[in-house]
Amino acid sequence: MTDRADAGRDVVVRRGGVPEATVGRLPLYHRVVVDLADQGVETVSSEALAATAGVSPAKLRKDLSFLGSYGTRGVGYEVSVLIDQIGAELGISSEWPVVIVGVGHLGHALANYGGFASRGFRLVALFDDAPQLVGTEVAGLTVRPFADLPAVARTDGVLIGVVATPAPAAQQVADALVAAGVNSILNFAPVVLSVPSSVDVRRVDLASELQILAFHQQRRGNDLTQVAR
Amino acid sequence: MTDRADAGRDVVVRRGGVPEATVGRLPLYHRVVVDLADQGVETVSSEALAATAGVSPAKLRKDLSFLGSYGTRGVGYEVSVLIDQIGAELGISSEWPVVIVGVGHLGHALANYGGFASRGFRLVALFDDAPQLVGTEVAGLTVRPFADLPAVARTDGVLIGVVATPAPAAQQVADALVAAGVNSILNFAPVVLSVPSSVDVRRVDLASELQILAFHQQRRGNDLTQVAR
DNA sequence: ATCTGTGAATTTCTTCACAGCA
DNA sequence: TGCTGTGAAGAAATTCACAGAT
Repeated sequence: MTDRADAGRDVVVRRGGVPEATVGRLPLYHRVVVDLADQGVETVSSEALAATAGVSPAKLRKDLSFLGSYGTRGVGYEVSVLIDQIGAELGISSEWPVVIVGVGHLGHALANYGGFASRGFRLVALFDDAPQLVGTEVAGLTVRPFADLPAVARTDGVLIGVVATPAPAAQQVADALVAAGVNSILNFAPVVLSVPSSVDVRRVDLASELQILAFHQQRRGNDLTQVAR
Repeated sequence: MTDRADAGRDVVVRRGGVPEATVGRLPLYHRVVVDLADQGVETVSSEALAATAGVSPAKLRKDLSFLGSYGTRGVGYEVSVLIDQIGAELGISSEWPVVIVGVGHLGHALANYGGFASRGFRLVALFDDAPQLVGTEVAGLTVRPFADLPAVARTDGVLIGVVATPAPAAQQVADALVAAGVNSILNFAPVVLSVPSSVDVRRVDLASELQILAFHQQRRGNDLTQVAR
């Protein structure tokens, strides 16, 4: 551990290097401070903010410290400053164009989700090949055939795509997205997408989430049985 | 580190203690092995299975080792054995009754999600107070008023609930779920639920997922700009 | 006096690398 | 020989605990 010459130059300055675990919590923090601002709160301590977000105060402070020193010792954080700084870190100042592929119930739900604009996203197109859907209007956008993707992606510079199709269609949709220049994919279909390593995929899977809950539920049950020792 | 008498008794036997990170991947593994079985695959190496699931072989082997030794050295894993063992660990043999509250587009999407039964869940009721929804049939179930929750929860022994309501309603729905004996909640509303510590809540937040993607996207862009030291 | 910011300790997770079994 | 199972090493994340700013 104290081996291997700490020759002095590996001080790891963490150039903008926010740890992944922290990145995963920034959207939550952002949401919470925006809510606080809406309630008229101007200043908040790490303890109060942590309680609202459901994390420990130490974790919250450490997370925020990666963005810089925006708190005041003895006082707390100014809510408006946090909104700006976390927002900047998340790129909320930008307006990322996003497309959704698949306009079933889930696609509908996503399209009608209110928070796009306020979080730095602009929904630019909805795609679905079902004849009864193409041409209909959803969330203020006309549903287009999937074949239109390349044109839209080029015109609007789309880098982020949402896959909300049934499982069997997901892989070919992903392939088309990648071919159209999309390199961040949010996948709601219950399959593991195969994409080039340059493409970032996040899976959201209802069944997995339920199964994780069920696992803990089951463990609790077992604990009751096996408490002795 | 070698301080403090290793008096010999803290050998941590890991009594059924599967690490949390592993638990989070078990549903993925389960899905992948079920898919393999559907394709007629009977045996699979950790390398092939890991590639399909999108994780490293070492991680996969370590994860599976927490469940026991179900592979054969020099050969690989028998797919059917993995299905059984991972399924058992996740409690798929049981049939967890689940309720969904909120039958908007998202609730519809969740209710019509095919995989409930095959993953150990049984959807027992859908709740919504919108007059135009109550009494209608969705996914083979009649939508009921939320006031029916306590009765249903008691009758069916519901321990897991899904919140698919708009944000403003989510907290009071959660309160009612907890009061009705539900202690695992999957929350799709973009709010942090306040619940007793005995209740396990998992959040699924579309905007957060998109923001995490956007963060990485932004970082990639910056890297291109700032490559030269 | 209070509350942040952060090194250091601790815990958890991942990866390595190879002994051991088929 | 080939691939699992797993200690040990390494990396990452979390928590501790307190110095330092207001």
